[in-house]
Amino acid sequence: MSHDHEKIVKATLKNMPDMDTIFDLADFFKVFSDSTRIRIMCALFEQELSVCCIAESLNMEQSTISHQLRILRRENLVKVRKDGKQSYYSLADDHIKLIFEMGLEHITE
Amino acid sequence: MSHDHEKIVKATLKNMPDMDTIFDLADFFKVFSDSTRIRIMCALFEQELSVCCIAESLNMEQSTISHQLRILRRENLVKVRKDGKQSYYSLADDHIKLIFEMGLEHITE
DNA sequence: TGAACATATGAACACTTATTCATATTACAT
DNA sequence: ATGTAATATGAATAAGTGTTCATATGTTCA
Repeated sequence: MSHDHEKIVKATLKNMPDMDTIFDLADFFKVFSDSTRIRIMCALFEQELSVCCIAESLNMEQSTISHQLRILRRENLVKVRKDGKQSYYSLADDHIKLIFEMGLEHITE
Repeated sequence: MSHDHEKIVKATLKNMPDMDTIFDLADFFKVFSDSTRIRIMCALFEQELSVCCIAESLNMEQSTISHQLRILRRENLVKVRKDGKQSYYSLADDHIKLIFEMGLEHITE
């Protein structure tokens, strides 16, 4: 080896987040890594929506949407408001749009 | 149904990005959805690093790191500088730290 | 040239994940 | 009560992904 490993390893680990944080981060970004979930979140930028409206808008099965909404709920990215038979979903985090925009900025460079 | 679907669907689709963009976004965030890749990027916040230094720092196999670096390269998140036998990797996008911080902000709320 | 080292890569495997189908649950209307 | 509609969920399946092992490629030095 042509460079001082030990020193470099130490410096590298100095500001490394702990594993719990790393896993949480990975789980968080995992939510954004699926096209269906992205489309759902984009749909919710406009207004709160019922499950069937989301399904109809994206032209996908209701079951698929429900499953994905569950994941979005689990990661606290959407919230539900129940009204009669319907469940109305809306975004739970103001940063979501910003996060999308950062992604867009990268891919359109 | 208790609300006007057609109108809502139209409004929802109005500002929806096209599918190409959606897929690109998903692919971009997919890179951030793995703990090993996150750790690699965190390591590179400090300084450029050779493959073996990364492997040693994260206590993982060289092959694993190489495979993940390929993915990071493919999505233009790291760049390589070859010097003799070694390949030195560094971050290719200034926004990466910001993206991490947004993720952290969400998970620590 | 040959040995040693750093990195890259293909194949195999175990594991995860998204979607679909079928069905359960809940709310409402008659 | 019964039927209908909206949503949620479990099981099954197909596709995707990360790691490992083995090996190839490329570089340096003796």
